[in-house]
Amino acid sequence: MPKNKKACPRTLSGIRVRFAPSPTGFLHVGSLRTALYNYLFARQNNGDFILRIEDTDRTRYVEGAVESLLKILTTVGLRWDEGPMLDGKEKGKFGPYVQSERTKIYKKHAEELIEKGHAYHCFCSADRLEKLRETQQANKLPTMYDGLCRGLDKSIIAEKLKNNQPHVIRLAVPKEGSTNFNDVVRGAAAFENKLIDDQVLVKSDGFPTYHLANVVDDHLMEITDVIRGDEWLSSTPKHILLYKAFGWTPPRFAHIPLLLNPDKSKLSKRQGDVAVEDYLKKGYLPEVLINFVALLGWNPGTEQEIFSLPELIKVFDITKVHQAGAVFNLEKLDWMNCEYIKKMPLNELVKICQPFLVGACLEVAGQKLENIIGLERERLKKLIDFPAAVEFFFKEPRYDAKILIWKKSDQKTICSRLKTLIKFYDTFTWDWSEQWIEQATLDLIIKEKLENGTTLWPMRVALSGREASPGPFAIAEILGKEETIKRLKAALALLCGK
RNA sequence: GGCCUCAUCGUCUAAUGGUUAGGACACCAGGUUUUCAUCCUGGUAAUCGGGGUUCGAUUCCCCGUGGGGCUGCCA
Repeated sequence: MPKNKKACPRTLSGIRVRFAPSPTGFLHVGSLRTALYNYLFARQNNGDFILRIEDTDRTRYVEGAVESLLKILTTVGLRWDEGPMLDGKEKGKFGPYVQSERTKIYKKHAEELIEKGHAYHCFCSADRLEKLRETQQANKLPTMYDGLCRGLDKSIIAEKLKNNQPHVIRLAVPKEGSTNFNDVVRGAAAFENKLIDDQVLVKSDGFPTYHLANVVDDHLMEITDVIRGDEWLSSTPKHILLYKAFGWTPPRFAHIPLLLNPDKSKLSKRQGDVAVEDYLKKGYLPEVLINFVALLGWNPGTEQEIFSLPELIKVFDITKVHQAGAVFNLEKLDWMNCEYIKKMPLNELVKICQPFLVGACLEVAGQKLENIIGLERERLKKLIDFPAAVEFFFKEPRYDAKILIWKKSDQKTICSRLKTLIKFYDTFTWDWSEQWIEQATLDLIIKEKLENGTTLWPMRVALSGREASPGPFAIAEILGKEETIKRLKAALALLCGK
């Protein structure tokens, strides 16, 4: 806990937060957590959770990214109150919620800043700026704009504008003093103004930068709390300066720690999946993703680790979010997915498995499927593992004859056991159920002085074709008497050549 | 280079100015089981380093070290 940490500034109403992603491709798991923390904070305060699309960089815009984003947020259960909706319409009175449709608003505000003397036109070329940075770095100076255009004469500006000379608009950052704020998770933060760059607010293509659009929108949309990734911390003084320049009150800020690669760098595509969609496709449950990501950088202080979304709303506390980054640990994700798979109602599990089985062209309905999935569920980490694990129930297995042989027993013994089993089941008259097959077979083993290992192991392998699988009796029941005998005979032929 | 920031087992984390530094994942061993998995029992494993304050520091302060973020007409 940082000293100086601001006491939880909660009110019971009027809280408005936003999740403001850029449609540049896929929803990052780090963004999912940012969205989640915003959502939890809004819900626990009866506040509003707003979705805004920050697409001011046309060069990085990806077709379809917004739609996929909306779908994923819906899938994981983060319902938003305002913003673009799945039906293509918008909800909320502060719209449009897509920044590319708000350019007039930003233009107007940029002009206002220029009039007030808080912003200025800059005609410097990219070339000059690059050289400037190089020189500064070579001289061990901070790399920032030198303010060449800041004092430009009004008549010169007017003429350059008249000639359509390319330009940007920059924030005129005060040279003196410092900009301070109190971050809900970071505590007190202070930045010297002389080290804050004259940030570009409007690009030469007329689009605003993040800094301008974000501040204007957050104010206009009456956002009370900005909960965002830690990478924004060092830009926050610029934003505060902007609020001041407009004469607005800044919102509260909460900068949450980054999600990290195993090597502790910022979580990136290079080192594994980062798209929520990729995890969904592999059969990580939406609830698990939410649960898992909630616990990265925050915990309730109890030993409970499994939380539903409603439970998270109750116990989440933004002031207890950590300051250090957290490695995104796949092993623990797997474990948590397992926990959910093991504990969820079977019929529900069957339902969510269906798409994965259909994709693998396996039989997909009925009581039989439910039994099969029931048998395999404790063995699997994610839904995409089901098709391969379950395949032998639908198709005759192919396997190496050698694996029929139990430990140090020999081919001769195993062949004899298989023959005994075939003969026994051929004349089997009890109910063909797991219970009866088991009881009768174990009785047979005792009576004939066989051993469990040399009898049951080859039986199971004959039925499943695997060294690891559920028990032979459960498989036999599902396969049915005829198929069971067929597979035992196939095993006999494979191992003993008959 | 500059600015900011962070630091407890391998990982996610709990706790405290005085504890055998707790839990979870992973790992190892044992038990159960025809196998794997599940399940049960046990185990290995951490307060980055140096100063200071203090009777006592892992906890508070300073310095260092290491990591990370930002340093774009990206967000």
